Amino acid sequence: MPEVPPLRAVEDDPDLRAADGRVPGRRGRATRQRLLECTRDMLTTTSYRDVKVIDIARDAGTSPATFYQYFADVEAAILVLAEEMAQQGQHLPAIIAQGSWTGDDAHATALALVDAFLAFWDEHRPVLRVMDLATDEGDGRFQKIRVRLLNDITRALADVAKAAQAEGRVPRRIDPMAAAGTLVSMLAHTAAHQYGFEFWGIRTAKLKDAMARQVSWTVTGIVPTD
Amino acid sequence: MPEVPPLRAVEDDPDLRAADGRVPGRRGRATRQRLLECTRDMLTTTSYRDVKVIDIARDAGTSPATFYQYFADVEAAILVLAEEMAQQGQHLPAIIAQGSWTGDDAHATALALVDAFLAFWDEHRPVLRVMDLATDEGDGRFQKIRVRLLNDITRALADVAKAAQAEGRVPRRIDPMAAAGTLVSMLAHTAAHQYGFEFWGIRTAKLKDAMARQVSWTVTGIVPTD
DNA sequence: CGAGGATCTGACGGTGTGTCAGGTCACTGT
DNA sequence: ACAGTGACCTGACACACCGTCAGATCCTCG
Repeated sequence: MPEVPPLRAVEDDPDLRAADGRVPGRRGRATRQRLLECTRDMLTTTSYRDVKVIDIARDAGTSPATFYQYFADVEAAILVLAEEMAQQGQHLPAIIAQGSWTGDDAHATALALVDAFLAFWDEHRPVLRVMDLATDEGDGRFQKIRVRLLNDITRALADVAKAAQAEGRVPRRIDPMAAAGTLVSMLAHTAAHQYGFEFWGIRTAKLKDAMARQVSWTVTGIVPTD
Repeated sequence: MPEVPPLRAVEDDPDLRAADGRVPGRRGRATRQRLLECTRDMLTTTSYRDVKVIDIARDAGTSPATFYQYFADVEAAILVLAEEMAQQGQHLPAIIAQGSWTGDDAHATALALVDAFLAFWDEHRPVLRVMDLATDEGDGRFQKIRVRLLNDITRALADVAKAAQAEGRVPRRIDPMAAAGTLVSMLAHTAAHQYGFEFWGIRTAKLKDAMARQVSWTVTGIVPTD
């Protein structure tokens, strides 16, 4: 597995540079921040394909030239948003690591994870969907962020599975990371397309229950009591 | 659940119209087809955001004006590609409906489904990722296609789960469609980001095994023999 | 207050969009 | 064979966005 450096809040980055190489001051950072927020807003109201620098700049009360002072292009700005988002996602593995996975607790812990997942996706949907697309298109920068975000979650789930494996409840044949990975996929995709399920008339509570059931069974090997 | 009309091959559409309302003849349909193929090719080599009408037209040996003769914009062309793709996806539910889900057969059937899923995604990846993005962005036209594609698969899995439920192997509490939906999510997302797993050093065979295990357990309630 | 760096922007050449009017092509009937 | 007639295509255009630069403006500090 590749080395994954820890995340660091972008605001603290001392290497932050404007287009001309200088280190921005207070005013510059404020403008940059304004542009980032307008980019985020833009993404929630406009399709990714139609997000234009000129619109972001206008919303931020500045000019396109200023935008290019801080970002090479729209993607670069979204990349920063994605980094911030991944930063905030660090609480998800904690739910897994700190929760109890013994007996009936497993389902409750799984449900808490599902809830947190759905909430997180709901909050960051616009950025997440661009991240998914860019990753799929082979953009390494987004892929890196995506890995950092999901890797910790996957590892945490894999650890639970490994423990269950040691106790003989999950068969040796299973690769814990593979099993955890499919679970994370399930969580991510369901969260991303939650609306589609409601469209089919599936209730959110039922959906969460189904998700939690799969999670807890896969990592503990215990068939949930019903 | 909303009414979902059956899919129909686009080439047979008698209502096909050019921009000016006339019904295209042989030559026109050939040009249109050429444009579609160039759009598909373009999508495999260029990020969605950067796919330009002018490039597609040049590749097809024609002019942008001709493109607009047949499609309102790039999205409209991709929409047609998505429809063709969904058409071809109709074999997936058949694997579920015609496979055996009793005893040890379940895992083999699930594995066949997983294989077919991965192959299908691999073939149609560029179109699928645009479909996913557009759906997520609230584009109803792509959402409709996505639902048609995934709905049949979900329903087929739900039918298996319902049967298992009738035999008491899957608890009554579970909503079969919700359970099937999470499985389809898992399959779709894992297929879409298969490359990412390999990046983590997870072998494809292990991944498939983990996926199949989850599928068969969720819909049959039978813990796979290991 | 004025110097000097930090920040911003007007202006511009380049490229893509989407729409005409009018040109070219190929089938038709004689 | 060959004109006539739709079907089909495209050059040209007005508009919009991109990305860059030189120079204007703003702020801070001595």
